[in-house]
Amino acid sequence: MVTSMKNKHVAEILYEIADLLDIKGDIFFKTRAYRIAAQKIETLDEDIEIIVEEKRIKTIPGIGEAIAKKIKEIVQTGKLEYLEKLKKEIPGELLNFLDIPGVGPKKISAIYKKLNITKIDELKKACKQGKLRDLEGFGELTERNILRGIKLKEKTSGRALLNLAYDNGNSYINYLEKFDHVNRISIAGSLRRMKETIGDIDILVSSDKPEKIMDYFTKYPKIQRVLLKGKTKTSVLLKDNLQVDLRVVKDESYGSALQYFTGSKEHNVKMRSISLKKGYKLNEYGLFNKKTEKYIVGKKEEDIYKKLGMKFIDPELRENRGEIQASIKNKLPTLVKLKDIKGDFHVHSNYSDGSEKIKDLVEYAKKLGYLYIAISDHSQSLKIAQGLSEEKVNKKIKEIEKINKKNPEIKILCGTECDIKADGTLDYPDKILKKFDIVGIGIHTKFKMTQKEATNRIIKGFENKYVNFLAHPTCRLIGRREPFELDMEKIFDKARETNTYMEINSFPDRLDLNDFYIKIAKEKKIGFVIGTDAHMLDHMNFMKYGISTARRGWLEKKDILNTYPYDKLEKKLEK
DNA sequence: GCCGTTTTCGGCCCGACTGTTTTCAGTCG
Repeated sequence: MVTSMKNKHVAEILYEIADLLDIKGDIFFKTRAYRIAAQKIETLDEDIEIIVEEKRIKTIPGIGEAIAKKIKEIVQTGKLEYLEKLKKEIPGELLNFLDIPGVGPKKISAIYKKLNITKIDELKKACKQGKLRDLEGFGELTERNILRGIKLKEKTSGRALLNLAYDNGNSYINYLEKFDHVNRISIAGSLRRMKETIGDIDILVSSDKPEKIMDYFTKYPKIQRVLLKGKTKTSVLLKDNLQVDLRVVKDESYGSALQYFTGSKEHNVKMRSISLKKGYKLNEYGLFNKKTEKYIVGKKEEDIYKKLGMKFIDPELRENRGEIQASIKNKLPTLVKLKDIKGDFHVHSNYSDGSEKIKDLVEYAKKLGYLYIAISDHSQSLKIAQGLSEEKVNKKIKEIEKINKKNPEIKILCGTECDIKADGTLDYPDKILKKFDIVGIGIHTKFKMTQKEATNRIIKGFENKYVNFLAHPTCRLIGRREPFELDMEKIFDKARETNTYMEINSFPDRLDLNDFYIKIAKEKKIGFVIGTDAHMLDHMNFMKYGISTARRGWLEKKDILNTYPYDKLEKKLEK
């Protein structure tokens, strides 16, 4: 049994309670207890409903009498009386204010209790009218900062897609590396962990001249504004509205600082408590003896994990989703790397809505060192993307034959991204499907369906013997379209039964399957393909985001079809 | 609110920066 959507639902309610209690002004440790419990449920390997049924909730560390009772109520009724009551005291709308930078629970509480404001528009108006400055702890600057924060939030909705953050982060690193006083330098934070969206970019530098680094850092030409500047920490806002935080430490602390600032927060909390149990104290400056405060290690990240009796944990795994236990038991996966990839199965040509000729795609694939590439265009009914008629499919196959003859060093496959129609039938009949070397299927129309309908629609596709993989399985577009509500367990079971692979679509606004479901699917022994969904040459470089998503889902080389040499691949595609 | 062969009560991870203060609370990561 794997985690269901129910676990997520329970976790969301517990997080909501924590936020509301924060605003209410309850003690920190109580709200933290709710967050810990929520995180436990969220990352559980087991279905919460089963645990409740078998009366085992309280065996989960961090969940005691009170929270156990609440979880039981949520599982059994889908609701929670306590939450409803809490919301009568503290309006749920106030939670939206937490996203405004510089605004936390205490400020929200004052804004609500003293001014009775619950809506963003009201808050904006009050700032403009200078009504906040009279509250204790508020000033004119606070009003201006809140207004600026709201504006930023409206513009960016908070988080940037991974590729935007990745490109910006790396050009900043290139700029900083040129400076004399930079000793060691790295990306840290969620960007180093390659999360699907990034709140802000963290950069870590070791240097003996922190002030000089900060001056140089704030002279970067792409900066819009300096947000704060200190000796160890400086933050700036880039012209495209991304925030970048720089930390400067001494070289002896570089490893511990990198560990600390890479996070995640949950991973670090666990790491620090393990340190305490072993008689150490861990912070960004190093690992110290708890009693004598003597510095032990901190120069390299690896040394810290080693000293704590752990194997080094790749940044992508540091989410407190079991990696710490696995590390202690020496059971961490050897994560797949970009260089393991031998080809791309999801590339569009100008036969459909791609902008490149097949021969140019092939040249680029050769440059990337690929052994094969599948040109997978849309199918006939997807007129909006110039889906291929049977006639055009035949023409494409002939052209690929020709190009294959000229390029013995790479194998070009004729693929398709065949549409799954609303009733679950495929957009090509078998007599056309069998002509393709590889068949991906995907949904591109009629997104509004019930969970059952959508699940059956996909499962029906798996039963076709020519189908190899499911493209962008949940069809989400990050920040723009919610994922399909699917019974993922059923989908994975059927995929396993029919030897159908799950695609990890590398396009930055898709990253679909996501890391969460990848890990679950892997436990169900599902195979994967990583595709870029490229529509132009440069998109083929999105492979790194597919890889990082796979790594976050604990995948190894052997889990991914397009890491195999061509001869093995051919065999694995047979159903 | 949770937890305990150092405790059933008194702890719970911790440091930097800002803005509002005049010694510190709030926020952030």
